[in-house]
Amino acid sequence: MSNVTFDADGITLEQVREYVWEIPQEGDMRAPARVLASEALLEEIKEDKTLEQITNTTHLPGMTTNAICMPDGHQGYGFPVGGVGALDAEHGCISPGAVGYDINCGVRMMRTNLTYDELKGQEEELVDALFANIPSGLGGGGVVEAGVDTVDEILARGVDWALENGHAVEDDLLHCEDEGMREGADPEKVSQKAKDRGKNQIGSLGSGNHFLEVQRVTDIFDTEVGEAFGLEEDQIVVLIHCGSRGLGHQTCNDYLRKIEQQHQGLLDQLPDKELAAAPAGSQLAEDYYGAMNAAINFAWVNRQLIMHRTRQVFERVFDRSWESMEMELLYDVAHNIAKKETHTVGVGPEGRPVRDGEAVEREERELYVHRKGATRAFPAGHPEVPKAYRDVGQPVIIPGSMGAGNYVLRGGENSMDLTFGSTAHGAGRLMSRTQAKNEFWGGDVQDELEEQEQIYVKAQSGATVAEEAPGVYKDVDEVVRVSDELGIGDKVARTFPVCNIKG
DNA sequence: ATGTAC
Repeated sequence: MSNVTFDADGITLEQVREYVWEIPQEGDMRAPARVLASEALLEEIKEDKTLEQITNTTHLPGMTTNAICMPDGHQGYGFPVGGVGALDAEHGCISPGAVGYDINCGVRMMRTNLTYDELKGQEEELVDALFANIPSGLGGGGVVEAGVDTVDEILARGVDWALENGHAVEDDLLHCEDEGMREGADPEKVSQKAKDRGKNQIGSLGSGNHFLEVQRVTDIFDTEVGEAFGLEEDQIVVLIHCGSRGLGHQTCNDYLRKIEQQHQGLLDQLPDKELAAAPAGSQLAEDYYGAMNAAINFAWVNRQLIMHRTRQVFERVFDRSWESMEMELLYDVAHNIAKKETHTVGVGPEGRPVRDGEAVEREERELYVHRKGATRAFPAGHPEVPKAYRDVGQPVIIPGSMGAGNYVLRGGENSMDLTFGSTAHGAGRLMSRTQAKNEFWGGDVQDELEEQEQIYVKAQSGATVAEEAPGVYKDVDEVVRVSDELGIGDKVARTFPVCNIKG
């Protein structure tokens, strides 16, 4: 530990080394909290309750090694967005607030073989066609509208259901975590109310920060990995960012209420009721895990249906088959999930995972790794990285704001040691949605993006554009720089928006 | 994020 400290209005962070800051363990904390950030990012992170929240999470039973806040961290419901918490799956707990309301919110990137020059001049036609054919905005309306029986199948089988029903090809499954089907999904643990909310939202973007964006690749930082990912300069790609809509939201809410009713004792030990957690091994922990896994499958199907519909829109606009445009899924990442994973951790004299200073040996342990606004970033060679990318590391997709651009990274070789195999998930908000609406006017933001950057934005609501104005976000270049410098997610390529549709 | 609160 260096002697450098950072004073964040009452919370003192000690610098472990460059970009690694620690809030030491004290009182009822079960581990230290760590923040991975530059000083410039820390100046922004300290402005809301992020640091207090990441410290609070260390009170969760079974918190292993340390709680981690990513460089894009900001305040969330109980657990900060940009937070990673690895909790002992045998003696710890699982916490819906540490997954997030939007279960399996995530992003997927689809390649094409089109170049920016081939698309230029057709931006408006394309953005109109996408907007007309991809359901977006609050409430109902999806690519598929079905009964609860179909929802049950989607919850159980994920993208395998989409394949059987003509909304996917085999190759799509091979380029998604868990091949688009999470094991341990239990549709019976998802409430009727959640299924009712989901049944007419299958294949819909939703609102808020969710979007579909046509982008062009502007930079390749690593030619070897870029080639493995099928990316080159000037190539057109499509990025889809959305989650599990009302179904995931309802599921989170259902289980938060159940935990409050059944595990008040544990809740009383926690500094924030929003961290409500079910003890590992309890019926409720098993039920939530089954329901969450089912909602994860629903979100994967959601992104799959939007992607497949996008292929059909491109076919009409460019008058060619999608196969001839090589519209293939590069990868799909989930950035709001918990998952049972095996990690090598320090174990104390009682055989349980402990923080580094107390460890007597290192052993493999099964953990509930909570990634809320954080992306899995497994390095080269990890058995869970799909075959196509096993030699280079998993693709990590980081959306920036509408005007800033986006990154593709690959899982870095330090991620397993530093972050339980994780990195950032985006630029991270700088201000609340309410504040954003006071500072920006949607129409002005749209005009500016089109006139100055040739970015064509079409949205259901002007308020949403204001809430998502580029000025509302942290600097994604700085977030990614920190990830790259730490070796948890390495820069591969950068993309820039061409057309954007949103709710 | 979200039938923007139950």
